[in-house]
Amino acid sequence: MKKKDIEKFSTLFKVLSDSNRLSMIQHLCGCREANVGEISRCCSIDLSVVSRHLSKLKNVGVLSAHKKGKEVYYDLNASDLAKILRELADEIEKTDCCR
Amino acid sequence: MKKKDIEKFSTLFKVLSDSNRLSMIQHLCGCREANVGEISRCCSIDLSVVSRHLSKLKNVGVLSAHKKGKEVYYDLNASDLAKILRELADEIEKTDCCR
DNA sequence: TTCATACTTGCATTTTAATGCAAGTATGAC
DNA sequence: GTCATACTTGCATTAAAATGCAAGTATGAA
Repeated sequence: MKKKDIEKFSTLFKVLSDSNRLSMIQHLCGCREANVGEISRCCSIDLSVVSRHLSKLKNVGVLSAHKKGKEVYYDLNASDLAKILRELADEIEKTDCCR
Repeated sequence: MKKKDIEKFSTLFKVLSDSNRLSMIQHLCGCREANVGEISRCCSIDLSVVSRHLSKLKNVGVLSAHKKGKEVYYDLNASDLAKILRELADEIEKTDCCR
């Protein structure tokens, strides 16, 4: 693992380390997609806070977004996220075997 | 995923989100085990800082520790960590399929 | 028991992130 | 065009975490 990867994982984990953001991810697991207002109501978090959290999740590639009229819908990039987690798991165990 | 799991993952990811801690984990990937002083020198981080970081990593189960005389050796619980990451990956994809 | 080494902990400081209100922008309805 | 809705962004506040020095504890050696 290179220095650049450490920063990458640090950034990803930082984004995944907030329980409000994890709640939103969980909510998005259960539905195809959701807009900002829905998530705000559903998770009982201020709209502006939700907006910023979603934006962070999008920036690291955990979510995707698209506009429908006035609304912005977010959906989970589940397979991408799962892939990254599995690759990291492999790497940790691979290096472990070298002992 | 339950509320309790969200807290669990939030805690784990918080611990994994610091780049100094990731550097230490990486160092421990490459060697069987290392003591506090070795890691401090190797990663160029103040000894007291290393001590606290290692303690946090131990508290969430990422590392184990044992004393050898005056020294405290830490080693990576690689398979445990890999397992947690894979389980989360499965869960994310499983729920994704339900759409 | 005295000393040196290895580590931990207390504390103050600094850094980083989350929060929520208010003001701003974007879009569609009329 | 005006208006209402949906979201974003600026800003100040609050909260949480990282840092490093200094003082403390633990252990083995002499």
